[in-house]
Parts: sequence; structure tokens; C-alpha cells
Amino acid sequence: MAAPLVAFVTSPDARAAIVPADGAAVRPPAGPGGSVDAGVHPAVDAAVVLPLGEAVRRVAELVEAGAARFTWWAAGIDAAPLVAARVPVARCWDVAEAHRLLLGGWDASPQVAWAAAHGLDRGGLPPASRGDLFDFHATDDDPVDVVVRPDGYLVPDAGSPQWRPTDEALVAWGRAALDCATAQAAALDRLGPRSVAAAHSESAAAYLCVELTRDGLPIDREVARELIEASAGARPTDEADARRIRAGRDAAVLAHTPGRESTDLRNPVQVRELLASVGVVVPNTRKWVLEPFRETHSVVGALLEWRKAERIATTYGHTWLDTHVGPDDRLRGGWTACDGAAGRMTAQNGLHNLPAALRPAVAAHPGHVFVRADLGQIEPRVLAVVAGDASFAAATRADDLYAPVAATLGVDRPVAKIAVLAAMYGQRSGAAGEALKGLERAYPVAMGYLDGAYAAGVRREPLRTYGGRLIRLDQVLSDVPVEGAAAHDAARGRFARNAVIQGSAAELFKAWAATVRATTRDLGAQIVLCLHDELLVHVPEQHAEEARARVVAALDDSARRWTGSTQVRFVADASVIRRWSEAKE
DNA sequence: TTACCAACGTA
DNA sequence: CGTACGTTGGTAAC
Repeated sequence: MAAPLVAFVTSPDARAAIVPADGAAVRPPAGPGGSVDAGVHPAVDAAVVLPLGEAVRRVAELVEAGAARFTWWAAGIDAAPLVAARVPVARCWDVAEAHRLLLGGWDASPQVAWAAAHGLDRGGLPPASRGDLFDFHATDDDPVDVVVRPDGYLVPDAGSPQWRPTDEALVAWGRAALDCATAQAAALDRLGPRSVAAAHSESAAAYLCVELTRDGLPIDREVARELIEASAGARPTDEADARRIRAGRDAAVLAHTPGRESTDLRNPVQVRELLASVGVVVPNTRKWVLEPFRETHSVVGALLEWRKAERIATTYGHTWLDTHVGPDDRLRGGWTACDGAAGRMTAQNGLHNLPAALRPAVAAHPGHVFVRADLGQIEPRVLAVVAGDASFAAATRADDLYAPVAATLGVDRPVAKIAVLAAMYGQRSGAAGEALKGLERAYPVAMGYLDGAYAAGVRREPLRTYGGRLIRLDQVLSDVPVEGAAAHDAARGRFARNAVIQGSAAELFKAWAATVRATTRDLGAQIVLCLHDELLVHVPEQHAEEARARVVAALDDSARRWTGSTQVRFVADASVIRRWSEAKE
């Protein structure tokens, strides 16, 4: 039974509107005697505008009663006060995320989402005001009381930080969000029930992202400091000291090339000249290009070591620690539920690209442990789902999918693995040719799906992921710097083939994450990191084993719901650890 | 000031 | 074995 939609929207001056959908009075479940305990869970059967604190309390009551699916323009805006108050919203509809699913890309302001949901031409969107001193029709003495213009578009400034709506306008703003959500749900339902489910889990992921931004990743500050010192040196006392440490690092490299001490190691052109002067002639100075020249001249090795230390010193150094790790020893950065291409989550401030060398510094706080879990071989398993290949699905029933594939092809496991990866990602070098032919014979449906995606990319035809996210090819890659149309086409083909797999995998991952969040909350567990196919959950140590079991169970659950069957098996490796570095691999 | 590139970290 | 992202410090264009 679908929960009724209730809009929760906020204005910048700390008011909020709670707006139930028409005819959908939200009543709490009846108590034992059939009576409704209105004192505990008051019904919401008419729109209200309340001061923010009061509105948050009201929502918390309705969340506890499980009485509604909350709708907002975007979790990061409207739901931020709920996250701040730690309201455990489980079911929501995020208009921005639903819009991104339906239309692809990243731009999903209320104005854009509204126009799309109502079939209005995007080109006719009224320009937003600049919000600066040159806006004479400014705000304070002229409260806005409508949100929909006579021409059908939303008022450009509605929802912006300088917006000052009347109560009536704020209610209308909530109704507009409900209108969008209803139209989006209908459009997604036409794509298939999977896409409505995807909107639900994408919305939950967006709420989770606000929580991740709030909570951060537990860090052992002392260990982090030691690791940084080991490669970047001690914390500089002042600017001069910082320059001295930097110059010392540089000198260790430049000592290998007397007479060229003035080379700027941070300037690739100068580095290339320096290398040429010792007989190392290269098109660029990337690591994998220089690696073979380690024996040619000692400066090559020194330079590569310098790069590693320089990376830690600049990107993950003392400044990074001071800036992004809070007094509560949590590393914080902004999270988004989907990128603009295939729909993976993104995170800032190093949360998604922390060097492995720093992982010992990611440590559970006292009284806690991590449950770390990652999805095994997720992309080939996702391929079996999206392509609907029964033979390939049979292979996913093994813990190690490559074993049955190797047996079928009559090749060794490493060959089978390379062939599958080559098929999915597009081989250009290497020698998996024979095994690739075997794959095409054994799994024609899966291979045909990949070929179809590639061809659509070449033709610039949009695609959809399994959950219905639009992969646009008209604008993406329009500026790829490759010479010749053929290379251009091939790049688009590879992008398309990758996006339908990577994007679909991201949808399953988010469904899993949302389920883990909901089913481990009562243990005091908290998701603290999402890394494409890996979850890190911070858990009170007495609940470690129970949480681990629930994380595994959550995958069975979300995979069954996501695929609508049990034909394709997904596997998770889940363990209880204290430091991220204890993870195997 | 803004835009882009090279380089490299993660999946 | 391809794709995606974020961050840094550099140059060049505005």
C-alpha cells in the first residue's frame, strides 16, 4: 500500500509548510481501541505553515508513525533541518533526484524540474535574478505571494536564499512540489515499475547524503598525523618553514641532475626538458610512461618518489587534516547522490580518493567497530540482470562468477576474467581475442546487449539504465579531444557501454545502502562511507555481529527487489574491523 | 578572476 | 581494461 504523499518545504527565513496531497489526509494508525491518539500523532489533513522547529517535530511524529512519504524539492535544501534534528526519514520523494533519473544530467532546480514535469519548453525558462544590488525589484518590502507565473513557469527566484514567501506562497510551493512528484511518478511508471522504485531509493540516497555530510568519517587523528609526517615532513611552523621543507624535497630530486637545479618540478614542461637532457625522451611525464625508465637514470625514480610525497603534502597533508577533520575527529565533505553521467555517488575532500596509504587512519571511535562490506564482481552480475541473459545469470550463482565462465569457455580463470572485463569495458590492447569469441558464442544475449549500447552511443541515441536513468549522448562527450570522427564515435560508444553497467550498478548499490541504513538504525549503526561498491558502517561494538548479518541480509533483500527475481545472485564480503586498512586486498 | 590542462588518487 | 569522479598547482586567456 503506497503511503500518501506529503510535501515538506522550507523557506529561507525558517518557516516550513507541510502540505498533504489532495484527498490524502494523513492519519496515524488507529490505537488498540480503534481510537486515534491525536495527542501523540496528530493527523495532517490540511496544509499548515509552522516555524521550522515546530514543523520538524511534526514531521518526526509522522515519520515515527510511518504515515507518509515526504516530498521535497531537494534533500539538501528542504530536508536539511530534518537531518540536523536527526529525524530518521525512511520514505521520501526527492523532486530533483527524480528529475535527474527522467532527464539525465545534473541540472535539477525546482524551476527546471517543474518545467519538465509540465511539458514546458526549457528554452522558455525565465532567467533568475542575480540577487545583487542591481536587482531593484528586491525582496524585503515586496513579499512574493505567487509561485506559478501566468505563463505556467515557476517564479525564477522562488526557493532561492533571498526568497521571502507569504504563508500562502509557501503552501503553494509545497503544492507545486507535490504536482511535480505526481507527474514524475506517472512518467516513471510508464517506463516501468522499476523506475518508480529507483526514484524511491535515489531519494533515500539523497537524504543519506545529507546525513553523511553531517556525520563524517571517523578518523584516528594521531595515526593520520604520523602518516602525513612520514611522507610530507613535520608540520611547518610558518610560511618560511613550509618553503624550506618544500625546497628540501625538491633538492633531493635535483641533486641527480647537476646544473639544472632551477627546474620547477611542478611544471610538466620543465620536467620533460630535464628528463630529455639526461636522455629520457617522453611524450608526457605520467607515472606509467616514466616507470620503464627507472633504470635509465636515477632521477626518474627520485622524481616518482617525489610525486608521491608531494601528493600527500599538498592534497592530504597537514592543511587537509586541519581543514576537513573536525574537533570530533570526523572527516567531512559534501556528498551528492548522483553524478551527471551514469549516476554514481560523489564525495568531496578526499572521501572518495583517499590514498590507500592513509587508510590506517580511518578508524572506529572508542566503543565502536566498522562493518565493512563490498559487492563482489558487481558489474558482470549487473550485466546479467540488465541484459536478461539466462546463461550468464546461471554463472552468477557461483561465489566466483569467473569459474563457471572459464569452464564454459574451456579456458583458465584469468583468461575468462580478462575476456569478460574486455567485453564490458572495451578492449583496445591485449590478447583476449579468442576468449572473446567464446563469450559471444556462450552468452550471446549479454554480449548483444553490450554491442547494442555501444552502437547507440555511436549513433548518439540516448539510453536508459536498468532503473530508468537517462544516459544522454547529445551533449556528453561533445568536446572530447580526439582527432577524427571515428575515434570520436568510438569514445562515445565506450562511454555508453560503460554507463549502462556502471549506472545500473550504482542504482543497486544505493538501494542496498538505503536498506542497510533503515535496517541497522536500531543498533545505533551509522553509514559513514559509500564508495561505489563498498560500505563502511560505524557500529557500537556489542552489535557488531548482528549488524554484519543485517548488512548481508540487506543485499539479498534489495537485490531481490531490484531485479524482481532471484535468477541473478549478488554477493557481499562483509567483515568486522577496527581500521579500514584491515580490509583484505 | 576564470578556464583549462596535467597529473594522480579512488571505484 | 575502460569509464567516472575530486583535488592540486601550473599556464593562458579574459
